[in-house]
Amino acid sequence: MLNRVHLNGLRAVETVARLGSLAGAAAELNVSVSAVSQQVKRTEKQLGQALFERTPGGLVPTEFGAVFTARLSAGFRELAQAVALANETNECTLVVSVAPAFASKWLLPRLSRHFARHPNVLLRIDASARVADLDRSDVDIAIRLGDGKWPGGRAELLLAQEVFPVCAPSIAARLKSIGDLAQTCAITDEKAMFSWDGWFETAGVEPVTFQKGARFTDPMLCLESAIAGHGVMLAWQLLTADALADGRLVAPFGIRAESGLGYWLVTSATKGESRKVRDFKAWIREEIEATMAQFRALDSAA
Amino acid sequence: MLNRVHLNGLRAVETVARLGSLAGAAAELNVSVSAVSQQVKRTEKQLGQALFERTPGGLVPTEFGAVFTARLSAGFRELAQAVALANETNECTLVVSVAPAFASKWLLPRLSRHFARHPNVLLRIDASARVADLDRSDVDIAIRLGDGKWPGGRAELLLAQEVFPVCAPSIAARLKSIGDLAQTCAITDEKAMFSWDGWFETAGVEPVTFQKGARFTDPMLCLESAIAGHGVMLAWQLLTADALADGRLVAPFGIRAESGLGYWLVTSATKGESRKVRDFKAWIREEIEATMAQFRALDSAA
DNA sequence: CGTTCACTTTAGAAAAACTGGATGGCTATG
DNA sequence: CATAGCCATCCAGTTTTTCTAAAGTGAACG
Repeated sequence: MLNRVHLNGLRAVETVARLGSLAGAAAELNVSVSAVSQQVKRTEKQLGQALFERTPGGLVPTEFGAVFTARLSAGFRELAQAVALANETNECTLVVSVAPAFASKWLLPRLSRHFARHPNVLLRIDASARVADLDRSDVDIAIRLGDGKWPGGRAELLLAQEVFPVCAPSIAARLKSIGDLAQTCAITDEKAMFSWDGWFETAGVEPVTFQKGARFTDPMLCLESAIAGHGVMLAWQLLTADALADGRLVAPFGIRAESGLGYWLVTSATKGESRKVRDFKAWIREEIEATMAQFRALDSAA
Repeated sequence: MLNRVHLNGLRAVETVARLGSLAGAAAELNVSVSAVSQQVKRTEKQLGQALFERTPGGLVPTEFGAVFTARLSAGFRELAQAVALANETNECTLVVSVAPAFASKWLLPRLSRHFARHPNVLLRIDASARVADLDRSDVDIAIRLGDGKWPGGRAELLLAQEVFPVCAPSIAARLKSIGDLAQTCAITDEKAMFSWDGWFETAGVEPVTFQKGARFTDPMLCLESAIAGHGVMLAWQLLTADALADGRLVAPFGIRAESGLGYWLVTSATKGESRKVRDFKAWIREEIEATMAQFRALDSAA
């Protein structure tokens, strides 16, 4: 049905009918009068119906044309609303792709502050495990753990990741020296991108062999297991910030090892950087700074 | 708003969303898959929003895409309805352009028979005085008085026009010979395309000088004046058929003169001839034939 | 009578849309 | 585990549409 007709022609007809003249329509459509004239004529031909009567004063809809263009106007209004909705949504909602563990343990507790500062920006957190393709999804910004190399993305380092053991205070009490780790269980994330070896090296001791411990496929589960006192976990700053701050976890030995990885903010290289994205970046840097200050305070207290 | 976006792209998006795959949309739109893919992509770029998620199984609308395409569908449905309305109207209504006098005195009384035969065709009679441009208005067919030469139109002779005097029976009673016309008033149509001279010539008599009589700019008014008994009018068959049949008028002398003009059916040379037009033509020829048979009956009765 | 206004016509230029073939990811199947 | 089949994308070249500029028409106006 609709395939037989040129949409641009319909738009021209609608605009002419609404504004009552070719000149007006041409101005609204940003084309020449001639172009509109041709579009209207072609559409009339396709419909096999004259839509306008050519009077000296300009184009006047025929009886049928009036009914027809009223319908058209309704249709185009609907389309315009859809597009307007898109632009609005576009400006007002920010989609952040982030790993579930990071979302849950660090980002979510702080989100209310972002909302307080930018009340008109609706955040949508896409915490699906799968890494989103920034160019092809509606994700505006991703927070990822890695080495900063993402093809087709603009990456900015948020925070270099330092790893260190954490455990429940009850376990920490038994750890006088690094060697005591051999008496504890290791809580292992099977998907982790780093290992204990790096930490032992930084600490300057031979690797210790742990007791058998639980293995998980998700850092969030590891963390909860550690809080429950099941063993020692090799963790990093942002994930453990809140648990360390309120004492559910402690970091024995105070030795932190560079992992070579870090948290990065990644945005599409092709999409322009919008206001909402800049605002979010600024906000998250402040939050990270606050978290790190808290860390340093704990350090000096120790 | 809507000007910034390509309508064809929106249509592609809507179709893909509705059918769930590029291939389906391509089939419906009669273009290649590749074309649809490009349209969708371009639209997403223009909106600054991803509308679909690319999964191995095909395109799935994103959260926003679902809302957006629902809106689009509504809009396009409206447009499609408008176009459908056009096609329907196109098939079902026939616009006839005709002079007011002819419409009133001959065509209208017979229209109910056209409706009885073609119940699904709605006739619209455009009886504006101005002669419609068949190519540029929604007029399907015109009935015109003339010599058959209309540039840019296909003309078919309906009936050659013969002119003859008519008057009220009361006046006719006083007219024993053509010379008696000198005692009557002539009712004159100022816009008439013929004169009494031609009739006198056919009758083989010297032109008669009438009494002063009324002059009108409309044959319909002349006719009514004649019926009212104000004088003698030079009239022609179709206009007077009904008044002669029921005796409101009579045609004294029985002499009819060729006027060189006639009633013609004119259709656009560029528009194709549709069913409804053919039907109307057939019907009107039958009606003319019936009217002329009635005429002949009157003649032989006299 | 010449001017203005509103639209049309035309031809050529510019832009958009389309095609077809190559490509690449994923799934089901032998 | 290769292989075929599906789905979509990319690319380059071509076709089609759309646009512009400029000249033209024709009614109305002063």
